[in-house]
Amino acid sequence: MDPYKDLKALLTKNRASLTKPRQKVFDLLMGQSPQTMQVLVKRAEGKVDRATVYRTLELFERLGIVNRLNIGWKYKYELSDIFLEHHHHFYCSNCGKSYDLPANPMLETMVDSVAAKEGFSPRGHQLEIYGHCPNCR
Amino acid sequence: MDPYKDLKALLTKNRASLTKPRQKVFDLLMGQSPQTMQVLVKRAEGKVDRATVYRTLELFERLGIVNRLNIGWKYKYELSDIFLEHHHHFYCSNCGKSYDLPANPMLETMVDSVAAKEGFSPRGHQLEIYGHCPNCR
DNA sequence: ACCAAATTGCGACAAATTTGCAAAACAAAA
DNA sequence: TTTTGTTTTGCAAATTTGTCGCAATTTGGT
Ligand SMILES: [Mn+2]
Ligand SMILES: [Mn+2]
Ligand SMILES: [Zn+2]
Ligand SMILES: [Zn+2]
Repeated sequence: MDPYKDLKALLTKNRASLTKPRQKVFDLLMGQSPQTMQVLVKRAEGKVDRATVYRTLELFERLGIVNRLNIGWKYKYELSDIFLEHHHHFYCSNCGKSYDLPANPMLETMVDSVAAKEGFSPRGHQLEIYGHCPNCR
Repeated sequence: MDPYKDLKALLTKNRASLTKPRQKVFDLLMGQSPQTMQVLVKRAEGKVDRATVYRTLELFERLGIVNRLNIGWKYKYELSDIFLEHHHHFYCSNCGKSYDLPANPMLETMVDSVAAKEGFSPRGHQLEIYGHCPNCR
């Protein structure tokens, strides 16, 4: 089966094509924790130009393929809920590591209702919890 | 009464002093919506050097005096819950405006318990909801 | 294979952020 | 208050990060 099926579909729907560079950037994100732009640019070195990495992530974000997260001291990118199970993040302010937290149906509902109650139409959200991880208490 | 009391206490506790430049940066944040680094640097112009603004915000973040938020396409800084009522943010992906959402006791509790259930010790969190605002539906 | 449109790499550039270091401000002790 | 050692600052330079135009390449469609 084609692992790029959903990606391709999303791109096509927006009159964009799944090119070699875009596939490469997608691969860099696959099965990885959130990564900074700098890391992505570095890892793409030789394969994909810096400007293209920037342009690709901008496109991916616009199409909802990736999410940009504020983790610790830098922006990080991670594949969105389409490719990854929706989840939240815990950031340990002692050791600096970040962890995935599973989504909680009850919580997800409440988040939406909090926004709806104020007259907004929520499409999604990012939740970032910080404190100490089990290793650092 | 000294409006800098809590700030001073926090700094002292960490063997740092409440200097003129730090007070100025704090003032820039007071009673304002989240601001980008660029805006803060500009507003500090003439009073506090660029490098000092950067160093101050890094310190303030480390000490939990400010929070760095991922709002729309930029980082923004705002005073943390110690100085401002705890709240969340809604970002309208149509008009780009961001709004404050009041804290919801039920939600706050659930957020903490989700982290605790996984063995983490939560100290705080940031919740960013996005979608359409009332004006943009 | 051919064409038209989309995308890329490659500078060159502009903006943002970091750094070293000497001077100034500061806290603590005398 | 003056001295003393430490922290913090401003300045200037260096580095890093992000943007842009454009010619060359790649892509999807005929
Ligand atoms: Mn994650
Ligand atoms: Mn706010
Ligand atoms: Zn930890
Ligand atoms: Zn709006």
